[in-house]
Amino acid sequence: MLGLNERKFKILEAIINDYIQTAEPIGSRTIAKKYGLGISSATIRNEMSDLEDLGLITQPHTSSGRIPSASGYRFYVDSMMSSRPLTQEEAMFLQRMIIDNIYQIEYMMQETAKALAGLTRYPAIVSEPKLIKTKIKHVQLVPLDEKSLLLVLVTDNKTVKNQVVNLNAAPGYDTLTRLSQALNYSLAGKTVKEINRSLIDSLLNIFGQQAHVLMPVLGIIADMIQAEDDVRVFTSGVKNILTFPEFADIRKAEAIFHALEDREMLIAILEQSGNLSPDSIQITIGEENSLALLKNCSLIRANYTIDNQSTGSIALIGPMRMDYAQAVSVLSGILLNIKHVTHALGL
Amino acid sequence: MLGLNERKFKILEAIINDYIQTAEPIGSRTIAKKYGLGISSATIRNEMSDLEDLGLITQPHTSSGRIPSASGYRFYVDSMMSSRPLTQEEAMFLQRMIIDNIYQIEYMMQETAKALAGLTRYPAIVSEPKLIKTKIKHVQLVPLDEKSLLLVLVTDNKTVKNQVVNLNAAPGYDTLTRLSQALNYSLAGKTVKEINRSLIDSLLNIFGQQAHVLMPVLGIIADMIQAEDDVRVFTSGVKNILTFPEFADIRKAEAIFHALEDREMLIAILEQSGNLSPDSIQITIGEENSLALLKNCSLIRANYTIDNQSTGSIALIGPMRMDYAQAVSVLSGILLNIKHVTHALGL
DNA sequence: TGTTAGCACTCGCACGTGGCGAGTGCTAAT
DNA sequence: ATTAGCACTCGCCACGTGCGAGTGCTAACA
Repeated sequence: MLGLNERKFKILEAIINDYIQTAEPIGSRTIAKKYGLGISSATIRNEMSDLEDLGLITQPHTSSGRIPSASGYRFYVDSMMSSRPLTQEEAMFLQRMIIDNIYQIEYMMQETAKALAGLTRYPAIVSEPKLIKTKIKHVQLVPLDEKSLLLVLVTDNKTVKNQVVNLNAAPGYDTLTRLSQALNYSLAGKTVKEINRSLIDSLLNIFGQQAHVLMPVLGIIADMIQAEDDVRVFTSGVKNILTFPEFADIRKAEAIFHALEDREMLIAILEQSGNLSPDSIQITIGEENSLALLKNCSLIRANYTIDNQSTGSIALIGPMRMDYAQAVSVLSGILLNIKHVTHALGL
Repeated sequence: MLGLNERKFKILEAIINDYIQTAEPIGSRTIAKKYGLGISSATIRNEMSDLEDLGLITQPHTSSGRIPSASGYRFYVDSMMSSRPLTQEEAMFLQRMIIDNIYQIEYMMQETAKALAGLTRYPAIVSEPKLIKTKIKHVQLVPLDEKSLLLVLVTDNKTVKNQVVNLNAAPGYDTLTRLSQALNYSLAGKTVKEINRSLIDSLLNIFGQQAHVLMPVLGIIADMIQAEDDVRVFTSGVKNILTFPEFADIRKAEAIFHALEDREMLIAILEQSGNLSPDSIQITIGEENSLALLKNCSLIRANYTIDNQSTGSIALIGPMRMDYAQAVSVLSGILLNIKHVTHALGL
């Protein structure tokens, strides 16, 4: 891999680790003093010159110290980074958080974002699991008043959604109970795609006089499940952006803030550069990002799975000078815990 | 009121309006040129000196222009500000937004925050209506699996909440339907405080073998309704803070950002300085705010009412140099529309 | 041949200086 | 009572200077 000898490797490591922490260019003398490599600053200078030729580090200006280049980070992420296991407390904290919230997806996503941002100090984005292949678990029609009823939909990934259905005349309690029962009998265990003509016909038959209720209800069920729009997206720790010196220029920070308040943009970020197999963590650095907004940021991204079908996304945003090792370990800790907990509970 | 003659009044008005727009101290010559008052800059200087003695304006430094003081803003808000009616489009936009979302409180609050922030360019905070005095409208128990059921609670202000109830053994569909019916018969139209011992006893009687289900369910209902905690709070336009020159210093902006990401803090802001009669709009300026965080900000605050009982809060935060007239008109436009729409729909 | 000390050079940055301009208060004339 | 005129203040910006961190190169050394 680029044929770095051990000394170059160590010097590059020192530069990257130092820069990740301090955000300041680092010079040969500093490396010699701070990281006892047993060689003089002059030697380090020669090595650094080589590393620069390899494109792994650059100088912001002639005669200043070096900083990692985008390829430098890429090399670091691919070949140098050692994963830093979570502390006992961190692991426990994450597990607790997930167990406590696993039955209420919305809160869990919110808390997951909070935990991620809290532990890493980077802004976190988390999306609710998508329901595309999700099965209907239970449908319930609840009376509200003369002209409306409430449709409660439970899906097999424990998400609960409700929506008011307005009608000219809503059936009463008993009728609704009967209709709920019929709907459940026909729909439970099905995905939206499986709601076909013959199913609808048989339901219409059962609904009889109340047939006018059926179509709006089915339409809303389909909407609830299919609507891309319906995926909620949560953020946390957006304020952390202000702590990064690379965003000291308010206008740069503003662009990111704008994006992180815009749902569409958040979805674009989470879905950037296509699909991603579950359990794998993707890191895109600077120009590797397709979104212009992220060209001088890094994005750490993963999908999580709540059951075996529907998945949501998790991402962390930071400057290119991210603490990748820490961010990755926290993120994979979360993924692992989600997996274990959902598995243990048989979801 | 402080005995300002018309000329002083106009000069003060010019200073405040100009400063609200430009955030720059304004001098006598500028006033003379920009606002044709028909008097010379020297005269304006004399008047400004008087206004300064009255404490309505100050100089950031000797020999710079004047800016309004906190008392100046207070005087402006109390005695000078002319309300600026919304444009036709703005009014229509707000009405449309409210009508579209009135049946889904959560979205409506989110959209209200968005609209407020969008129209005013100030960060907006909106809280869900509190349910304290709210009546139970409908309760439904929905089967999930062998060990859990879903409790759906509809209250008389159209809010829907659900929570999973874990049990050792959950009853089946038919039993749950029967229990739902019993619960509704006993609880519909009641507030939480009206759930008393004799009511519980009669319910326990009805539940018979399934008595073990009742207490958890009642407890959760009470929690859902009473929990202060449960009020969701929405923000929008937080990023706008970065556009105010008074927060150019990142550390000042940071404090606000921190608060606006913290639920507890948001609630504290919304509830600052106690109660507020519905329909009235409260403006607190700088030091008038009890929260240290807001000492150099202004807060525009109001409560809205969804039915006649449960109310939520709306607030806008800005620098003391806020465009009070515009902010107030947008906010009162929203309040008015909520009122009209809920009334028209008989909520 | 690889390593290191020494040195001249570069360049960003912090700092002091001085001129400029917007603004003021005061005085004297209208 | 109003205003022109004037001396004065003070923040801001452009400019020059010195400092320090860092570099590359060369020559000496193991």
